[in-house]
Parts: sequence; C-alpha cells; structure tokens
Amino acid sequence: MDGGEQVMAWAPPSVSGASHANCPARKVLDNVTSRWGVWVLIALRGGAMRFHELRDEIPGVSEKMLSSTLRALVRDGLLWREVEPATPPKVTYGLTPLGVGTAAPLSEMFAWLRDNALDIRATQEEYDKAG
Amino acid sequence: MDGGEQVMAWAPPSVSGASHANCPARKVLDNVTSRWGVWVLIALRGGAMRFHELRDEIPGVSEKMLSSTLRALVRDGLLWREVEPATPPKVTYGLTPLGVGTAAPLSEMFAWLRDNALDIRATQEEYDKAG
DNA sequence: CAGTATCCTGGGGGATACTG
DNA sequence: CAGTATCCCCCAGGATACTG
Repeated sequence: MDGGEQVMAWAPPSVSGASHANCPARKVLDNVTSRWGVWVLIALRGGAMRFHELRDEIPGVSEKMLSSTLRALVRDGLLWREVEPATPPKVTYGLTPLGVGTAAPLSEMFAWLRDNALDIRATQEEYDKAG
Repeated sequence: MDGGEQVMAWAPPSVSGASHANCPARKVLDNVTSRWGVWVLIALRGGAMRFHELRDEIPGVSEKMLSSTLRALVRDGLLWREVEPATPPKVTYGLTPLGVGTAAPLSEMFAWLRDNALDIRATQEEYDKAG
C-alpha cells in the first residue's frame, strides 16, 4: 500500500497512565478508525459477509474504498479473507479473534454515542447558539 | 465548524444487529475517530489538562489541529472547557461524563491493539511476504 | 461477482506568523 | 499561555470505466 512503513518510534513521556511506550499499534489504530474501517468492523460483528453484501450494508462506501479498507484490515490481521474458486467468484470476509477484540469496544463506543444522540444534539445546538 | 450539518438520514437496512436506524452519531464518530480526537480522548482519561500540556502529551499534533479537535469535541459535549481569567490565561480541558463513556471503550481498544502488537507485526510481514 | 485502473477534486492538515 | 490567521500542499477518497 505504501511500503514506507514509518513505525514512528515515538516514545512519548507517558500519555496519561496509558504508557504505550513504543507504538506500532498507531498505524493499525489509524486503519481501524479510518472513515470506513469502523463500519466494516462493526458490520462484520454480525457474521462473515461477502464483498457486495458489505458494500450494500455500509451506506456511502465506494467499491474502491471498501476494497482498500478490507485489504488494510486483512493485512493487520483483524480480518480473514476466504476465496471460494468458482464462477462467479465468491469471496468472504470475517473477523479474526484479533478483530473481534477490536470490534467489540468499537461497537460499544458506537452504541454509547447512539444512545446519547439526543444529548449530543442538544449540546451542539447550545454551543452553536452561544457561539 | 461547518454549519452544513448534513445529518445524513441514512436509514440502513440493519447493519448486522446493531440496528442504528437514524444516525446523527455518525458525525460525532467521525470527530472521535479523527486523527487526533482519539489521542485527546485517551490522554484526558488521566485527568484534565491545559492546552499546552495536551500539545506536549500528544506527539506530532500541531496547535491548529489540537485547537480544532478540541473545539469539535467540546461542541459534541464530550469535553468541557474551563477558562480561568488571568494573565497569562489558563484554559483547562477535561472529559465530561459523556466523554468518559466514549473514551473508555476507545482506550480499551487501544490497549488491546497494543497488547497484540507483536501478533499484528507478524501478520503484516507474512502478508507482505506472500504478496 | 469481486474487484482493479485511472483521473480528479476538496479539504485535512502542516508550517509559519501574529494577537489578546 | 492559548490560541487565531494565512498560505499551501498532498492525498484520501469519489466517479467512472474496465477485467478475470
């Protein structure tokens, strides 16, 4: 995808208790929290899906972006990809154990946000009014 | 920030069990999972911080991006902002209850990724080798 | 069906300078 | 200290077309 890797030996002082000394997880986090990565992970919690099923399930995603998002997540080991040789071809994507552990808190966070949508709206309007 | 709002009345069929019918949380999710939003939320779990403390705590962030990230998260109600009138000025940011509930799973996910960093690296190299 | 290939644009985001 | 203002670049990502 890039080849430049860029592990970013960032060694932060501490980052408030989290203490993530060396951080190769950073790039992965970027993939996970990428525009479409979030939705792919959440969507696949319901079970493995095929390419076009995912596309149809995730509103607004283009095939190009879905494709590259999937590739990145497979590379990170969060997703598996299975090709069934046939015509027409049949390709299935699903969460690996690593992906399950990642998707779970993500889904939890999304649910939290969704459940508090009304509060959020209110706060936003307040903020905009009182600019 | 934009004024265009764009609530995206997306009404997806289901998105695998999550069933997030209407989704104003989407924009918020974008803010949360934005390049720097993640790190701000995680950093503030350790307690409230001042602007420059945050800047120093989050490697690579520019003041411009930190500023706009903070503004967005305050607007969403995930952060509070307190100004202590003085010279020099003193401004503090912290997690609201809403922010705590958001940052918790986020932090959990990050920890999971960090704990599995070695597996991830291995999978990536495997992937790259086997093109 | 499951993708690539190609072209193109908007705005995310860095660098720098300035202000209350 | 805590930001804004300005300039500008780059690439994430959309549209469209094509292939095994």
